[in-house]
Amino acid sequence: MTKDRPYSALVQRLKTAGLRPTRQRLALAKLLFEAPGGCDRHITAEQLHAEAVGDNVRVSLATIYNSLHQFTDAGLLREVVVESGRSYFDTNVSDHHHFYFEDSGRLQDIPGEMVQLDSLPPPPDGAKVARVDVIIRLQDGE
Amino acid sequence: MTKDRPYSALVQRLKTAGLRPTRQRLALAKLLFEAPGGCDRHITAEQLHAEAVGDNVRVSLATIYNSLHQFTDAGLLREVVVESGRSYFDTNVSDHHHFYFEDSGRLQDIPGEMVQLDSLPPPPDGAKVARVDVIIRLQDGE
DNA sequence: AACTCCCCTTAGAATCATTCTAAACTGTTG
DNA sequence: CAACAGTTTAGAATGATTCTAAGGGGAGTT
Repeated sequence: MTKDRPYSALVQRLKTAGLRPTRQRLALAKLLFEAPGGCDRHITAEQLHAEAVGDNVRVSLATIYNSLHQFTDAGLLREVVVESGRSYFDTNVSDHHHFYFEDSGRLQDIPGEMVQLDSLPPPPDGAKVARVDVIIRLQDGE
Repeated sequence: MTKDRPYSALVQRLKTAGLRPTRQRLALAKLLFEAPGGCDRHITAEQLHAEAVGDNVRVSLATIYNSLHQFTDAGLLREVVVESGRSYFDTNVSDHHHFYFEDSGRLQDIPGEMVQLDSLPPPPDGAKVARVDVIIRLQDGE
């Protein structure tokens, strides 16, 4: 049984993004995009590092940060800022928004089509809209 | 000429908020809510500290942070997070949203009524909506 | 005004997330 | 496999924010 096979899709994904498929990037991409639980993840650098270490992948925190930013620049991830001093990286890069549970710090996706944004004001002068973020902040009901 | 008069409104504002009108809080409230330029301000802790020092108000950075958070808890300010590692405090606490100029780091208010949010999904289970933040991220058009 | 209580302020240390640095390492190409 | 450019790394450095322990100051009471 080949052990490399399952990686070929990820190798392609990295190459297409203009990133060399190194050991570390491959391992991180696997954790991010092929997590057993499936689909969408919202993860911090520290969390990903802990996961990697727990999975016997030796990788430094600096590389975690480098990779997360490279993936983000390549459009493989999206950075979401909800709290000062903590960045989440979202594996769902399609158009969507977020619920944020202030008590637990958890994020949950809201499909883009579930939020209708009408009558947005035009961007000032020569600026153009890079993205519209909608964050619905939630607190525990009693 | 009385020097204390102009402060009486601020004193009331602080007392109503359950905060003792101390020298420092009064001076900071004056800078925040009675700035010469007028209206809405988006300011960081460091910026407010620099302003205070420049205005011959001796106040420590710790007190700046304490006061900003106390004012925020009391509903006199609203905290806006747009970037990891930097918090802005907004003197406009009414319902509204923001343009964020990614190049300069500047924030600009968008009146609440200029954004129509339709068909928001219902909050999950027992949670209730604390606030909805809309941030329109802008980049320089060439 | 003097007394007292409790909240405030402060300088500096401490913490936390993130970035930088300089040296060692590794894909990839020829 | 030689060689270069892109990567990774440990640890130091940075920047924002919080903590700590000690001194200071409102406000009510006498």
